[in-house]
Amino acid sequence: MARAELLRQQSTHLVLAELKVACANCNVREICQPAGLTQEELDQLDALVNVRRKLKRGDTLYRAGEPFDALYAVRSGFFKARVTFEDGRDQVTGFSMAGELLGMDGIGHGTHNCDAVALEDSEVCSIPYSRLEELSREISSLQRHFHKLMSREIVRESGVMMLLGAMRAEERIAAFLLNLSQRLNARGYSPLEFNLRMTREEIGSYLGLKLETVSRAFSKFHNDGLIEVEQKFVRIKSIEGLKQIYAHHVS
Amino acid sequence: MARAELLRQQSTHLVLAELKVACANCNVREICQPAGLTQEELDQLDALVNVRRKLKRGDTLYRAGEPFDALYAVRSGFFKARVTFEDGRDQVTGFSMAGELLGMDGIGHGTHNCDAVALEDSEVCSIPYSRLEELSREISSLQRHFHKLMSREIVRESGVMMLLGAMRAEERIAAFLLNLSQRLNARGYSPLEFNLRMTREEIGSYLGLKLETVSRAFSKFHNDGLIEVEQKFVRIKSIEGLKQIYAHHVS
DNA sequence: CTGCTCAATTGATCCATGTCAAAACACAAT
DNA sequence: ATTGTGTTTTGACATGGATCAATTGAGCAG
Repeated sequence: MARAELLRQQSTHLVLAELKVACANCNVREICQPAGLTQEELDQLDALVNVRRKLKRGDTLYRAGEPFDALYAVRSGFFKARVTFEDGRDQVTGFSMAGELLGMDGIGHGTHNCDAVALEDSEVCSIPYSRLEELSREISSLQRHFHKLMSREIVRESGVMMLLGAMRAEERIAAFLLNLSQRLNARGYSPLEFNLRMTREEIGSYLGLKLETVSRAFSKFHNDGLIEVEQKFVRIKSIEGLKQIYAHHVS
Repeated sequence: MARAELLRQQSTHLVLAELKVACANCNVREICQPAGLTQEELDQLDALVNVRRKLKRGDTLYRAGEPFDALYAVRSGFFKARVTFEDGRDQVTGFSMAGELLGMDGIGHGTHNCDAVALEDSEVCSIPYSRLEELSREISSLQRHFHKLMSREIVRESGVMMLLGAMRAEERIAAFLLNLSQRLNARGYSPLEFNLRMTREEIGSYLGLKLETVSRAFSKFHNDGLIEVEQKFVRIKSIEGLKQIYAHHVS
């Protein structure tokens, strides 16, 4: 093994050790910290979330068909979930940012249903599912919290069905930008200026559109003064304007 | 109160009493009977699933915005789930038949996210959510089973996203028929002959298509000898033919 | 800096599905 | 049977977004 490689690994170990902080101090509170836990319960939770894993851009966290045994809390970075069809067609079914939970699709049949791919260098905490089950039998607020997260995923997906089934291209893209903005805001980032982590093609796949259509919509919103776009950078200049894109629909 | 009305109510009570059978004997096993329960656990389950409710065609089991407090197991009949938009547009997000579970969308935010409407006279068992939570802390196979059902709903929805985002009209409709056929089969009904409970418009809404497009696809499949359709009646003549509709896609 | 590759933009054209309209049909109430 | 209402089918036409193609730009390796 090359000396540089060895050094890199050692330094990685060092970094991992530093990052092995308690869940109680984790900035990704929403997942692993349902309100109202005792100190003892917090310690149990800490023991549950045992492994932290780093991924480079392009790495897959898991693939469709692989056995399921853990959920993943995104600590930093950005992921896409992708379902592939028999004939090779695929579709992006969601994007996950820091503070969100990944992998709940695997519980139902014991194998993952989609690929989770890092869109930038990322870090996750893995949460062994069998231990989550045990612990949530003991800590009812954890149980309740976990059920809520599953249910919200169901609701999120029916929102996407609405996008895909009932909205036109520009409405979908306006809704996409607003959703991204709102989630970034909830995580403490600027809701008005951000860098897209995904390509136009990935946005298109998620929204059931071709990349050219996504690009054209961005250009149109830009010309209409609703946003500024330059490559991956987006600045939203009029939240209201974007909302009107799909509010102003006449049926 | 009119005499006829009184009589009707009394007779309803009678029917309810008759139907108050134990979960152990219920034909809707998949929901309320995770494998391997002891007699005591079965009795507990029995007490959990307390209220049976009858709905006439067109009745809503619950509406978006109403407080959530129970899940519903469909004992007989057929439902659609529908999400309505601010501007009045709506979309069917799913169909549920006997043996399936309804209402998991409500857990996340404590209010229902969609309307559940009976498409024919139906009967459901209501399962108070707070008691389901309690009981699933005690009976781990119930807990596991419930988690699976939630997860499968997530997987189902990402399948629909695939339909809506990546498949063409005829592919969507072929997939829809095959899915219906497979679910009917799992419930012990004929997978090759059945009556649709929903209109072309409802199918279209679910699949992101207009009713005319649905009708044309049915006619085309009929002419191609894949199915027979006459109004609501469908006979599938070639499962393989339907599968090839979306397998034969060249990308 | 140069060349390479991949992402994004923009224009021109095409086509799958939507839209509009009319007729046939089914079912329920009277 | 008659009438009314909602569903389905079918045809003619319109259009939003896909497709095809060319160009520009960004990021990266050498």
